[in-house]
Amino acid sequence: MSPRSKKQIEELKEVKRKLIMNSALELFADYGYHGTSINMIAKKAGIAKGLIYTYFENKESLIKELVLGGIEEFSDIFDPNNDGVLTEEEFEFFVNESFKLLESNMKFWRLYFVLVMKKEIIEMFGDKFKEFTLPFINVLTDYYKRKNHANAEAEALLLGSVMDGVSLNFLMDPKIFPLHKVKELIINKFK
Amino acid sequence: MSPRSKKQIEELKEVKRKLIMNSALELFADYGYHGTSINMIAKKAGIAKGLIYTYFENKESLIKELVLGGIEEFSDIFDPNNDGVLTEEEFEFFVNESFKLLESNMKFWRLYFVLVMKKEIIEMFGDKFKEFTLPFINVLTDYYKRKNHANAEAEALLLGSVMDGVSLNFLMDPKIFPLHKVKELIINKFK
Amino acid sequence: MSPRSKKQIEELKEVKRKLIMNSALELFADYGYHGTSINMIAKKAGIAKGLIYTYFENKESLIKELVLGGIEEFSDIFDPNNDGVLTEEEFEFFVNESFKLLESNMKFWRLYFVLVMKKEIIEMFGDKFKEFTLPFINVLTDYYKRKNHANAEAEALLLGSVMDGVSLNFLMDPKIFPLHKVKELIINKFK
Amino acid sequence: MSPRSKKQIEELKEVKRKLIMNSALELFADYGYHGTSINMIAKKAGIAKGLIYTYFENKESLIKELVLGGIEEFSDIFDPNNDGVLTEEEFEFFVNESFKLLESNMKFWRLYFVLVMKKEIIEMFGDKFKEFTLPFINVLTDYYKRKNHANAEAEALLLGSVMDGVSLNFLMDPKIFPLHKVKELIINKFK
DNA sequence: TATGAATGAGAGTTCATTCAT
DNA sequence: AATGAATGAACTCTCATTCAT
Repeated sequence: MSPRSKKQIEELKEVKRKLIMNSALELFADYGYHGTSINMIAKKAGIAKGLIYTYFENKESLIKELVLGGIEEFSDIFDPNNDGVLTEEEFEFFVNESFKLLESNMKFWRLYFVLVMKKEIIEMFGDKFKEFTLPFINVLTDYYKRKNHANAEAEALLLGSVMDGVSLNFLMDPKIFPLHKVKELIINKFK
Repeated sequence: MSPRSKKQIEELKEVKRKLIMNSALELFADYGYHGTSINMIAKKAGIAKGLIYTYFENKESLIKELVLGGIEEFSDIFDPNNDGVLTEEEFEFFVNESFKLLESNMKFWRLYFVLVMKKEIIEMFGDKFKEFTLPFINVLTDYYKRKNHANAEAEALLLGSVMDGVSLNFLMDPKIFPLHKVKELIINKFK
Repeated sequence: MSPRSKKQIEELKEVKRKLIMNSALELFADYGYHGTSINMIAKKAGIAKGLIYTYFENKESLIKELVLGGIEEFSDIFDPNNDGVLTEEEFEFFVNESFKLLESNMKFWRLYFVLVMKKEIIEMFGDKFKEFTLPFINVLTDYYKRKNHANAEAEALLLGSVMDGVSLNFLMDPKIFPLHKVKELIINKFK
Repeated sequence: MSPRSKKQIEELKEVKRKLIMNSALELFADYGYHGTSINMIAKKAGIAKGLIYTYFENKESLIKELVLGGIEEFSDIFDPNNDGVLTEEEFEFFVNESFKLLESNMKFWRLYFVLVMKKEIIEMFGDKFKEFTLPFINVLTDYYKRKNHANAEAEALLLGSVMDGVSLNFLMDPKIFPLHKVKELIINKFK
């Protein structure tokens, strides 16, 4: 019968929020936004569907928070804007770290790729996605310019695309795709 | 009331089928499977929604036919299995042709990427997609083996991923992505 | 197997619209707007609930059409603005006609009184209701002015209120309320 | 932690009951029974919604108590049954007092009129409403009989209706309706 | 006594599918 | 072959009510 402090209650609420968000992420990633119902999320989280509306205003708010929160989280961990100048060592670190990130939150990245191609989602988040990607591209363009590559921007965009493509193929079948060998090749070819 | 020959009737039917499929493709690519209603497809095609069920058993059949038909169409046009041996000239041709294909049917490829990440679709078509991709990978693995690359399979998979990633980024914003410059870089790096 | 002409189909649709509207009117009058569910209306009309949305955009549209249509209908039948001048004979006609109207469409008037007191409804239709009542009041004010009554406007408003109050009490228990005797008294007192 | 006497506790409980009832009255009058949620009432009263169930069995009990309590309250203040005989002075007092009552608790009367037309409410309270109105009508019928009016009952019912109608119109737009002028007219016409 | 997280039935609405015409 | 009115299951969301704290 120990009465719970306000802080404890807040923590419990935060835990439940995360529970809902994780369930939702998993399902959105697998079945898409429209393919995932509130009922499915509630069942996966083991709660009543009405409760979701205590924590999120509606379904759209839920995916928004999921996507923006995900983007923020990664931007925090991995900010390429530190000084804007990339050395060769840092380049290698950058590639390594990117794939570590990918492996650490495969569900989010699956969601990212599912979403990123849909018109409605691009309309919802288009600018956010660009804000998220652009700094990477800029730092890389700079890197190749300093190495006197003729087409620095195309090279940067190609590397960005490589990261996307590898991620995509890895996420589709993580057990089979030789991520680490491929990573070595990328470093060799693009450093 | 000019009587039509059986052949004419067959052709008319085929035309209407294609009309429905094209409308559906466009909408599925933009809004996803669940985000596209039969009504939307009928309106886009300028027909009554009931008529769709004369040509397709149901919504699922429609997308199935769309995806499998798309895959077949491309396999027909572009079969890398001719003799299984790729020369350097053929390699360049292969890359060029791939991007031509991409540009010639952007809608289909958008759909492809939207679908390819969804669990339900992977369960539906997973093997078909692999059947579709595997020959490319095999021919490329062979190619790199003959060039004595240490990690021929990883190299082939990397190139496959590169094609995917470039396609993805190009399709997201075709006006901005410098597809042809990037293609040159790919040929330089991977030939 | 007689094929139906477009006109026949239009008529059938109009019949179904009216069926839905009548069912809705009855229920809204008895249970109020929020107290009446789409399901209740569908059941009363003997149709599937989905069909209501073929004929009306949503529940709000349904009640709007009902109320505005009702007001229009009565305005058409009974326009006191003919010339704006009321004789004593016309006054009697006016009172008689008003109660005839009331008896001819009791359901609508019950709805009218249920709705007219709700904030949300006043916000929806407030001006429409006033537009509807004002001409009556104006014509009556004029009438009493010509009879040199000291407080013509108050007298007109009082008569308006009398009509409302009698309607209300009559509608609550039509079998018991002596409408016609009361009508005679009104004519005596207010002519 | 000053210990409170039983009496103090009872008083506190009564205060909170009234707080809930007043909040509910206001909302029911504006938005109707179904249009008012327990949450809205709790927020208006500044308490947790669960607490409402400590004081009232459920939502229906709350409105029942509200309506019955309201009726009782007015019956207490204003009992025309004192001796059953109305003089002309008392008649004037009766009309004056009625409108004072109306002005003193406009919210209740709005609720009264919203409710009085609904089938479910009539089924719930029909008899109570009649019990409440009948003595007035009886006393008035008596009054007109003593004045040798031919149709004393109709006259009494008309006056009752007048009071309702005037109340209705006054409550709809209290700032504009000339209640006191109208009252003078009523006294002139019906005394 | 007081809270508000939690529940689940039911609200309004959409939509794949059927079928009479 | 073609139409779109009709159906009802399933969707998102609300809300009266309960209950652990």
